[in-house]
Amino acid sequence: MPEGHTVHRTAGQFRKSFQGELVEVSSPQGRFTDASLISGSKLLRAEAWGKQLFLHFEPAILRIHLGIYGKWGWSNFEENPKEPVGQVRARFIAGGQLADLRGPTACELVLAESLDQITAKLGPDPLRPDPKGTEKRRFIEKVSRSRVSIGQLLMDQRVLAGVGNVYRAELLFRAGLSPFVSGEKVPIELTEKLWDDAVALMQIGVKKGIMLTRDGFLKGMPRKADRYYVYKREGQSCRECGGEVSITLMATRKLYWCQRCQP
DNA sequence: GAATTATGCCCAT
DNA sequence: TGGGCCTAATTCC
Repeated sequence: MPEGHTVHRTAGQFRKSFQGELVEVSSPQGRFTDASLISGSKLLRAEAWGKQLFLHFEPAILRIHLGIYGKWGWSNFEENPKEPVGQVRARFIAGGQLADLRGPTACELVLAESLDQITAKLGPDPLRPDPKGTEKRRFIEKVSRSRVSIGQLLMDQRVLAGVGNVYRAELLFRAGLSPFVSGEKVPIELTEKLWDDAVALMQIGVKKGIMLTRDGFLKGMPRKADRYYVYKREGQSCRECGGEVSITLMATRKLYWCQRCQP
């Protein structure tokens, strides 16, 4: 299951393989009943916003959210596409390129006017182009006006779109910030640092296709066990101070942090 | 091979 | 707060 960087990569894949093409859209599983409304139409553009993917077909926009189970499968074919394996919600085909979508939380058509309503509810996305340079400010304002803990705010898609449980834990560790500080009490320089670091880390994620948050591991493809400072490392020793990495539940999600490095 | 777990989010209560 | 979604990788035995 992806955080925002994966969705941006998928948008890029769609642009590369399908943009400007007439795309055949079907639902082998049958649950995406509106497939016929866009099948054979042109893909005008593909964009990601946080964890959502928007595929702009001529008749309507397809909104896709993978949720926790959703997966993409990509392949090429010469003559005939392979038979769908398992439950394929939606299948996209053009020019010998095939994309299968399985298990998404959302795969539905929306009209252009309702797209605005959807994106208006989303916070700034560190991976989206920001021509006016307003997005960092938007993030800082949302954080500084909230009494909710920064650990929860970083997971709130209305505050910051695209960050999930892994980047949340790693961003807080890298900022040396306790997850339990309320938004309004986080020093502004630290909030600014959180945003800048999210931009940097998620861009690495898009480039490499993995989440990698440790400095000094940018070359090659580090093993999973080496990629994070605290995520999924509860009980192990902190890479910086040697103390024990802690785990707790915060709003139903597992939160990992180092009590000594993030006082 | 079986059981557990997950990078998310919605809804009913 | 708890259940549900519905897939696949990882971990346990």
